[in-house]
Amino acid sequence: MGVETQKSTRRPRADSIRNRERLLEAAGEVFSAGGPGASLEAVARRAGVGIGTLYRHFPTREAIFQAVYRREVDEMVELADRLAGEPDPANALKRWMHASVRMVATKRGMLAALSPTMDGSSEFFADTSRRLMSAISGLLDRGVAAGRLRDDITAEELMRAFLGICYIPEKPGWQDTVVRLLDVFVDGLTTDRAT
Amino acid sequence: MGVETQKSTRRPRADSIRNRERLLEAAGEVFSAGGPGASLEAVARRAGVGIGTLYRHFPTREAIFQAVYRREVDEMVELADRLAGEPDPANALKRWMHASVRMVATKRGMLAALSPTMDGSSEFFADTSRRLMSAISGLLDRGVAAGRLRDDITAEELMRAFLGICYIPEKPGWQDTVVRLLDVFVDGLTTDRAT
DNA sequence: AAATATACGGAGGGACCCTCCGTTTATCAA
DNA sequence: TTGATAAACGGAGGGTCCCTCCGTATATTT
Repeated sequence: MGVETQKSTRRPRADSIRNRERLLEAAGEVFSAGGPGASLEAVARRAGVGIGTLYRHFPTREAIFQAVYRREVDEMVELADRLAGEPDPANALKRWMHASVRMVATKRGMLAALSPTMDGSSEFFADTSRRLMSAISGLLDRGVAAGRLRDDITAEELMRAFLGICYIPEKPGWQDTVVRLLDVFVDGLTTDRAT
Repeated sequence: MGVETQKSTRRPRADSIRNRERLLEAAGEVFSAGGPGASLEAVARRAGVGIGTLYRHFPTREAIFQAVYRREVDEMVELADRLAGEPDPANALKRWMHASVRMVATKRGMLAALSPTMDGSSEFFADTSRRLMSAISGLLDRGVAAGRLRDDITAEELMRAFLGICYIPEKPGWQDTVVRLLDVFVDGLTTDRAT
C-alpha cells in the first residue's frame, strides 16, 4: 500500500471543470456589483447552471468568496510580473492599481461577509496579502532602482495608501474617483518634480 | 394661518409609544447579537408586536438602525455626565468604556449595513460622533485636572484607541477581550506609575 | 357611551437559502 | 462501438425573511 494511493481515480468530468469556471466568473461579476449580500442564486443563474451545481462546487458562501478572491489575487500577481517589462515604472504602477480596484471591491465584500466565520480564514488572508505585498514591492523597487520613484516610501506604506484610498465611502461612480486619486498619488511618488 | 398649525392634533396613543419603546429595546439586543443582517422579523417577535407594527414605526432598516444608535449615544452621554461625580477618574473612564462596547457593536453593524444608502446619513454620523467626543473629553479632562491621568493624550487619540481596540476581529467572546484590553489601556493612562 | 382617528396584527406574494434526489451524461473498459 | 456506472446536473421543496396592504381592535375625545 502507498504506491496505489492515486491509481484508480477517474479523470474529472469536463462539464464539471467548465461549470466551476463559469461559476467563478459569474461570482466575480455578481459580488463586485452587488456586494457581500449578493444572491448565490443570482450567481448560478448568471453562470447558467442549477443552484445545486453551485452548492456542490462551493458548499458555503465562504468557499466561493475565497475561491473568487484567490483567483483575483493570482491575476494581480501575474499582472505585476507582466508589467515588470514596462519602460515607465510609474505607469506600470498605475495600471496595476487600476486593475486592482476591482479586486479590492471583492475583498471589501468578503471582509464584511466573512466576519462571522472568519476564524480559520486568517491564515488564508495572511497568505494572500503576503503575495500581494511582494507583487507591489516588485513594481515599486524597480521604479526606485531606476531612479524614477521616491525611495522613502515602503511597499507597506504604499499598500496602506492604496487600500485607504480604495475605502472611500462608496457612492455611484466611486471606482472612477478611486482611480483618479490613485493616479494623483502615483504622480506624487515620482521623482521628476520640483521639491 | 400659522397660529393654528399645532392645534387639533390628538395626543399619541399610549400603546403606540409603548410599542415603539419595546421595538427599540428589542432591536438593540438583536442587532448587537446578530449583526447587521439580523432579521427584522426577529426584532418584532422579540418585542412581542406584529411585523406590521415594526414597519409602521420604522419604514426602513436604516430608520431603525439610526434610532437605536441615537438612543445608545444618548445613554453614553448621559452616563458620562453621571460618572462626572466619581471620585476615581480612571475608574470612571473604565466604566464608561465598558458600557460603550455594546454601542460600538451596534455601530459596527450599522456601518456595514448602511454603506449602500449612507449618502444622506453622514450628517447624522458627524453629529453623534461630535457628541460622543465631548462626552469622552469631559471624563478625560477631569482626570487630567485632578492630576490622575496623563495630559499628553488628546480626547481624539483616546477615541481612536478605544475604537481601534474595539475593532479586534470578532471571535466568540470578543467583548470580554476588548474589555480587558481597555482596562490595560486606561491603566497605562494613569499617572501613578514608575516612569 | 358613542364616534372615530390611530394603531395593531398577520396574511400574502416574492426572493433567497440550502438540501435532497431522480435524471442525465462523461468516462472507461470490453 | 457499446454498454456500465461513477459523477455531475438541475430544480423542486420546505424554511426564513422582506415588505405591503387591509380588516380588526382600541385609545382618545366629545
